[in-house]
Amino acid sequence: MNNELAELLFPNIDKTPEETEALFPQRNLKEGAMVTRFGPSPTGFMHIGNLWGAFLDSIMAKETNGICYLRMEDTDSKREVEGAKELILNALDHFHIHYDEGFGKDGSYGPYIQSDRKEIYQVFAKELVKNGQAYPSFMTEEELQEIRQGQEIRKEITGIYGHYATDRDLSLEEVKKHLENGDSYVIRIKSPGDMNKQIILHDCIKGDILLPENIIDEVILKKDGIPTYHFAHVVDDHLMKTTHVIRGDEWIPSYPKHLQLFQMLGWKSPKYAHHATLTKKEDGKIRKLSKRKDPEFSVSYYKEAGIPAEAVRLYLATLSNTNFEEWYLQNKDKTLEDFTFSYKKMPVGGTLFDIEKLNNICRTYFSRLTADAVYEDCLVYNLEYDTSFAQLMKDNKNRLISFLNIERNAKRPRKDIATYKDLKQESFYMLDSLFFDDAKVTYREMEEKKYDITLLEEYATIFEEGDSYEQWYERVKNFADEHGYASEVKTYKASPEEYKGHVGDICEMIRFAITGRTKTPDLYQILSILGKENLKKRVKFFQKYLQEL
RNA sequence: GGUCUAUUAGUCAAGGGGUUAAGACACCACCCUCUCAAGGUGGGAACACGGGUUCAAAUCCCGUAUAGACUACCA
Repeated sequence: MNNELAELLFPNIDKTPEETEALFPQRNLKEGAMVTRFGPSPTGFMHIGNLWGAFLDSIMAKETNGICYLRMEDTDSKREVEGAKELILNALDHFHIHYDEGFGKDGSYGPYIQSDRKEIYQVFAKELVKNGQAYPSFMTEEELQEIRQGQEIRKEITGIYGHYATDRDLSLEEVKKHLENGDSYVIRIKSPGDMNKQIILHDCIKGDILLPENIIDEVILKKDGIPTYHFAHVVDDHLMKTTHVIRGDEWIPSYPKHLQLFQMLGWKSPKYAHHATLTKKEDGKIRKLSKRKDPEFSVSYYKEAGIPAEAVRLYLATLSNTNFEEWYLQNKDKTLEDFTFSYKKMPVGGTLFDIEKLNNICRTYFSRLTADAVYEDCLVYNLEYDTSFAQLMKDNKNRLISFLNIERNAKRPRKDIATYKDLKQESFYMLDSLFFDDAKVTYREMEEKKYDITLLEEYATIFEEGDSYEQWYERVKNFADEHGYASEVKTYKASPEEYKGHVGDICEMIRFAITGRTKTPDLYQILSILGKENLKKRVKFFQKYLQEL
């Protein structure tokens, strides 16, 4: 009877499970090599949480000389969004998430898009029907809803199981009658589970977790013949020889379903690594990052904001292994490729997405680049997002690189640039066209400051290009002395009443006049880059500004 | 409601029976110092609560509280 039922439901499926299995041979990999997969669903943009998953798949496979493949999980045609597949590919490319085979690439285990694997799933669904392990269910949405409501009122487990699974007992004749009527149906498993028994999930990250056995007659094929996630996961990861399923821990509760499916099909289940989901704090509450609610976590946001892809990778690495950050700070000449990640060091609890931390990582990242690299990377960004500044960058290449070099090669590099965007506001005073446009705006912010204009004018005449730092500083100190300012801050502090101020005040005056700021990198070097003529020009500019007040 | 998970300083976190309970960021003080940044020294600051097991509990067990995930013909 089951044979007849199977033929009735799947007349077009003539491949056997054995023939299908033969299409997916064992992979020839070394002991310990992990086969992982990234399985995004093309239902919109990718957010940072999705990217994290892809990152983990990628590094764990790479680290063990295994295979990471990309499988497009598009079984939900209702939610599919036009162009989402391209967005996913672009994101993986932008963030340098490497995968060896899969959607958009070659590979011997395809197709790598689930909608093209429909017949494969049906081969195994047919087999389950044949073995009496699955059956067609003709229940309507209304019936299902009614059952659920009753279960909720009675505080029972919701779903189709036990005596709720009335279609389990449909006779062949009844099925035929439904089919003749054109009634739509799904394929459900006949769950052999016992609610009172428990199964163990040996999770690579979280350790052993005890869960109740599945008793639900889970849907494996929807009414359009497309598999549910649960069935597609089991069939695909078996055939494609996945060794480690890395996915968010929101999947832990459905693990019993997956284990049961593997057992019903007589397959060995892969290992699982359930990572914490990325959460955010909103109105004091913590919740899972959501595609619909949190567009600011879209990966395209990072690109537009000028956050380097590598910095995002570093952030994902700190999320991935709790000991990564410390290691990275201690190994200033290493990159994340040098670090060995392990499941054991992955965080077990929820992980709050922290944009401030990412910001900090960006600063550290930039501080380790050469000035040339910062210049080139910022140029690439601005060519796309701020073309007029990009032109200015080209026109002032040498000056900008000199500026970026200030305090860069020292043991204690500056950390004032966090994004490609920041270069403009951090360096604007080095670019004459921007400075003479914008400086007045900046000057105005400090109106309460009183500076001795005549001193500035005189200073501009005694400044000598080519002075070493010591010579320069000596000259400034002498200059301070001659005009009633203490040449040492300490001397001034000891008896402030004897001086107009100290050498620091002189420096501040110069700094403010030539940059419009009270905080900048090393003043000597800025002066050296600008040169004497420019200094004079800027002093005049400042004087004019003060006079116009 | 049910199932599962988590809870160590402002934040991220190490430690899984015996520790003066690491470390980082942040904060405070001092030092260095032309400003800022960076750096140095020092400091304040934590095991959610209640029981139990034990010579000994942050660590193991049981409750409670709080937070999160799941509970679809979504993934």
